[in-house]
Amino acid sequence: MDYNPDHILPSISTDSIIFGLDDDKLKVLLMKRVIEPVGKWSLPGGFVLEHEDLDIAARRILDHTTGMNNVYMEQVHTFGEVDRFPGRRVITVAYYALINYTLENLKPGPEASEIHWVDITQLPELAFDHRHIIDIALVRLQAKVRTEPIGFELLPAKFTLTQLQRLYEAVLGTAFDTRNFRKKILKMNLLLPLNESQTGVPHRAARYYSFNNDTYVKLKKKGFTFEL
Amino acid sequence: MDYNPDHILPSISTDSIIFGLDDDKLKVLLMKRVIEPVGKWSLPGGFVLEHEDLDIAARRILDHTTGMNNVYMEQVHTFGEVDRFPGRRVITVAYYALINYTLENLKPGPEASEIHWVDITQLPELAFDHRHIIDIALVRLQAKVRTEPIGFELLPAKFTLTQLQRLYEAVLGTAFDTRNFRKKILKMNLLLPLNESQTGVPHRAARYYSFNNDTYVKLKKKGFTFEL
DNA sequence: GCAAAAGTGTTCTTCGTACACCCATGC
DNA sequence: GCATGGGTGTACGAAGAACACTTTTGC
Repeated sequence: MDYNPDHILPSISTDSIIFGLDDDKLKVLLMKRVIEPVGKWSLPGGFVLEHEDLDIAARRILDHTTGMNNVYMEQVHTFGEVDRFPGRRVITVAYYALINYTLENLKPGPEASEIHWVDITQLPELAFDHRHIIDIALVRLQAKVRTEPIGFELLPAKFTLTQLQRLYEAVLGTAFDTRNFRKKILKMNLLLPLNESQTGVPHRAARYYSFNNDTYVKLKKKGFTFEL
Repeated sequence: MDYNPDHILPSISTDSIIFGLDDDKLKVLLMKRVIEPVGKWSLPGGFVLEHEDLDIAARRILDHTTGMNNVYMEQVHTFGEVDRFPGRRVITVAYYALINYTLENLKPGPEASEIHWVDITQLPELAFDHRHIIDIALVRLQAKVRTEPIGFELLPAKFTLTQLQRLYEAVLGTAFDTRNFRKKILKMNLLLPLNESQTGVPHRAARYYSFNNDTYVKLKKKGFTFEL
């Protein structure tokens, strides 16, 4: 038994699907690899250390490959097909996160030459089974958005109702009726209207809202049904 | 790199939460251990082989420890805290299954002295983090029952509406109004009324139903919202 | 005939849905 | 003054929720 704290578990990795919202497009963070398969795009990922909780490994690896930290991550699924990784057996645990991508400064780690936000509808060819992993994570995100409030992580602190609607539309890939969307979301008592509006826009300025944290936390626990 | 097909991955196991319905009680299958920690109750589980897909390992291990096979299993979550397993690092992938427990002949494997169905509300003290794993699996099952038809796996081929209602009540831990439950479930076109009733019961005989397989499969894909 | 569970309808309220026009702002 | 997106209400139908009595059977 080897308790060297840097000893890695060579058969267990984590990969992260980082979702961000760019205006009305849902994007995912990909890196261009400088290790095998060189030049291919992949999810940020790496191996778990022997002394390290799985959840913590996911966070460390994300920080290491992209410079992001303090990101809330949730486990999605574990991919364990024999031949999913070339040359040896590697089982990977996928985590996903939702972040407000405009705030982040991306710093590629030693295993990536570039990191980029890529539109979920326009993914390039990906290494390993990473395309499949993203598909599964997206399905999970879509289920989540229908049963729990999301947005807190994906939007800036102040946002307009249109931004929130665009978020739901981008995640679910459908369009909503503006009046019905507002009616439904406002009735939840989830949003706090602020005494502040957009400035410098060439059209009527939209009011800003923020999340009512109490309701947000309560609804996270209790769940709801969002269908329009 | 070792490709001996029997080489195990010593740091990766699977554990299974097998749910069954006993009349109006939701039960889970536990085994009494003959390996460490001897005498404690635990979920059926074991180590993944190097040449073996994760999903297949889960099925092999369940067969080996309980004699059950051809059970549909679904991955729930992967538990990877450093100290969850004593003495060395083991990450476990949990799978759950729903079965019609009365049909099964349980045959304890070499790692169990007894296997028993235990009421989900009366779990004994369990080895490792298995209590936590069951809690997570139950939450997942409760989410599933609200968005997809279940029952096909948990009930006999012919069942009464009361049995189906008891299933929902056992899983969700709440009582439903009989008239509203029937109205809702019958409107889904999910059930086929049979020309057959209970016999030998000391009260009015209930009609038997079976699942309409076409609708069942369609609703599995499409999903629904079940709330009463 | 009695105990025990099966079976059945109506009313009220809430919620989803469809739909079109005026408002505020920058240029 | 025009282009652009912000913001608002109503009517209809569907679905959820609450609620009590009769029926059938075995003993």
